[in-house]
Amino acid sequence: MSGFPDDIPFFDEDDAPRPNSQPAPRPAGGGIAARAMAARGGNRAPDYLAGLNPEQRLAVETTEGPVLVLAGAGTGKTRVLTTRIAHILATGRAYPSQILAVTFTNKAAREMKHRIGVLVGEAVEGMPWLGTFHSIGVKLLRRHAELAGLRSDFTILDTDDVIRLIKQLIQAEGLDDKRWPARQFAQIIDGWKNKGLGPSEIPEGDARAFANGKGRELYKAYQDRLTTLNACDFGDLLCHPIRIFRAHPDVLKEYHRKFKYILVDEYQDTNTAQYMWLRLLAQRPEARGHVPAGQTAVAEGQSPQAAVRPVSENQVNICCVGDDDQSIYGWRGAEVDNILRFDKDFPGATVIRLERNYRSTAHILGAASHLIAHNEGRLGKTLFTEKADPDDAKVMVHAAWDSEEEARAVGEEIEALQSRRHNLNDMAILVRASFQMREFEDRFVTLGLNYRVIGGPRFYERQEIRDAMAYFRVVAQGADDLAFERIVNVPKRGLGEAAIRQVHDTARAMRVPMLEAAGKLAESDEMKPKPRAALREVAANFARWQGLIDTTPHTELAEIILEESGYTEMWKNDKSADAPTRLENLKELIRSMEEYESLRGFLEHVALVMDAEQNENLDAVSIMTLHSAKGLEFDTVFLPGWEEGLFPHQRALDEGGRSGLEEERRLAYVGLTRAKKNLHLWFTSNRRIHGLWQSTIPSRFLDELPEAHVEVAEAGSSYGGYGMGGFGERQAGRQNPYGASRFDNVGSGAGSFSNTYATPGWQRAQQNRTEATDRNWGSRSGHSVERIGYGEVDSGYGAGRGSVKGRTIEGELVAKSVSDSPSPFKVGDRVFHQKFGNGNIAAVEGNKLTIDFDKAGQKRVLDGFVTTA
DNA sequence: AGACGACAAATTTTT
DNA sequence: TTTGTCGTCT
Repeated sequence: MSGFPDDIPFFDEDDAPRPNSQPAPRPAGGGIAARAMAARGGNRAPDYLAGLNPEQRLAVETTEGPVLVLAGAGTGKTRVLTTRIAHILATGRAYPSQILAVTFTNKAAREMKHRIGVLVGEAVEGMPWLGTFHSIGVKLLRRHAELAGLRSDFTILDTDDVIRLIKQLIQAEGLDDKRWPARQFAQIIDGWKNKGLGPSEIPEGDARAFANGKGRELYKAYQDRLTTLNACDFGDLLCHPIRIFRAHPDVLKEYHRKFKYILVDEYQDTNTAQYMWLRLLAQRPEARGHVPAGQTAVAEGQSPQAAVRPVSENQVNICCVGDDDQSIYGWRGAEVDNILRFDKDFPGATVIRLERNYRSTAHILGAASHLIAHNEGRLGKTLFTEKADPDDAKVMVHAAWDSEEEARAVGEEIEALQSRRHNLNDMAILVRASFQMREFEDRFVTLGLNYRVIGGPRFYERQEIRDAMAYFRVVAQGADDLAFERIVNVPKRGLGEAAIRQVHDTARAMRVPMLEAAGKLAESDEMKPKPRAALREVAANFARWQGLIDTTPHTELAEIILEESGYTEMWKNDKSADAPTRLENLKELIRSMEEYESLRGFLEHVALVMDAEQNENLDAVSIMTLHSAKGLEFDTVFLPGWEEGLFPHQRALDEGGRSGLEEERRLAYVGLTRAKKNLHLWFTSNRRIHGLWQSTIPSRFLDELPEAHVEVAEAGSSYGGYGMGGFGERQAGRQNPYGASRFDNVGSGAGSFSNTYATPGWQRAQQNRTEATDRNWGSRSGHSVERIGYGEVDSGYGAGRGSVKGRTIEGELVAKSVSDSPSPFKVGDRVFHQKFGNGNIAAVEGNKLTIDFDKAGQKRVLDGFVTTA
């Protein structure tokens, strides 16, 4: 992602495109287009088109006019997008800087840049307008900040800052901040911004619903405060440009001239604001008359879309790629309707369906297609594949007694695959809700199976990172009051609530930033000596650091700041178990700054790119939510927890009704279509939810799978799954409110088993079930199974399975198998454990250590989880 | 300022 | 059941 300061476009208005003509000679040699041209062989179809199927090729070559590419899962969507861009460049239709290409995630943007680079033969430095909606929004807003009442060095607040700010405002209004939680209001505001609504545009009902009817005032106050702070939130990155475009037709016109081609990835995920943004940019200057340029407010009761009338002529060349069946972000404002309505928004649009799937077996596709067919209002696609190997495995459905057994059986299957030389990297466990992950993590730690959790707490969200960033922000932008407040008393400087309030009030009264107010207060007599001295030091420190900003390399400056402020010192003195990790993280932060030119550039990067790269070299099973799995693929996929209430999730049903259910079904579809070869679905008959054991009913989605492509795992199969009798048998099980399920008789727990199941496998299953029951109720009956935290020896089964070595790397816990070599530790050694802190080794048995921890008491731990203190 | 107990809340998540 | 937040007490 290109950082701030902005890269200056190397083209200007006069090198306007000559559609279908040769590209003009480039100012500097060896541009992308030139190279692509060179790579093109004679009169044959260019190389980059080779290997595309007819539909893909059509999608690439239909460059003019509006195009909607309905790209089913695994049909080569990214390939089409990137090839299309390469094609536009290679045929001289536009310069790189004349193509606007938007994605949702940084990852997708990165991937596209990379792949275009590969196609075209060089790094894509010349595509300044390829990025996420937000990063492009920032770029626009930096250029025209003054039109939104901001300066171009505005800061971007993240969710945490926003919540703190809102909380202040709620308190300032004299409202009870418990009755009206700031977090909730932040989400409400976000929802409004997703719809592109400013304070004056929100529906009256919405405005009244919060804060004793003060919703609108509060929203207004929030926006005013942002302006004062010279800051904006994520939503503003879209909303401000929309308002600027509407209020300043000349500015909009500039971009109309600029962007000859617009490409949008994952169009089904666009929200209303993004839609409006795109529509504004997609209006050609000639078509101005059709849509009033000054149009702003959306009339009440009228859908925002309806306010923007379709433009029928002089359409820009917009190409949206997406899949309505994979729309899973409705809950955060995405409007599936945007994609469903595309050909009405853009009359005469070419709609191209990509239905040839290159990813999955026929069984997997068959199952997924049959399931998704239960949704209404689809644009409709029928995926097909030519991979039809009779040896392909059917989709397997497994039953387990509870989540522990589910995790155990999945673990066994993974080990079985591993022994058949499958890579762990090719396997994934996709869960509906993150609490489900824990059971798998616990199990894999005891098995010594490498795994990787994707999508956990992110690097930049950690406390120490955010604190350090706050210091940098104040140095880079002295007016950043939120950052100032965050760290003014971190480390503790004796500046309590009262002192901070005083600084705050002074700042308000003098209409200056808090840092400045602090400096003034330190010079006056209005404060008690102690806080006054502390403030003086803080102010002097920041003044000094700010003075260094242009003369000192930014990584060096960062180190100076953390050192002189006493921040690193604070963690060095901290005796808690995770303090060393935090210091390590701070070092990592400094290291990562090296890649950026300046402190500013770095801050911008962090604001927009909240992810940190994962360790890809390690062979590990991936564990993640279904949501974060979108766009990925794995040879083998495990989908646990297919039970009513969990999947579909009860809350989605309660709050979303039928459309909620349909979104859950799309989520199921996304899950199924992640698998290339093997797909295992699981449901349990009992699950602990919020500490209570609940007996559960198999998901209705299981009943929506086609029998022809699905096989119920028999007892005694290698996965340790439990027998369930013949597929399609309907035994009247427990009352199932959704009608009899063919899984009822398996999932309903002990006591309701039919004697139909007299097979040996079934009996074995029953025996296992009894064991599982013993284990589960063990804690009640005194039958103990010790399991505390990770890394601790499970003193029950599995202890003899070999040793485990693990460590934590930036949010990914990595458990590593190791041979049964003797432990490197001996009795009396001083060691450190991530969770329990420091302690002395009391006993060593192979690789299992008994340690007397200073704080946590005596624990048994595997040696891989401790380091020499 | 820090420790402790009471209390509510516990999908999905990018930027 | 667990987690985090808030208020109160020392």
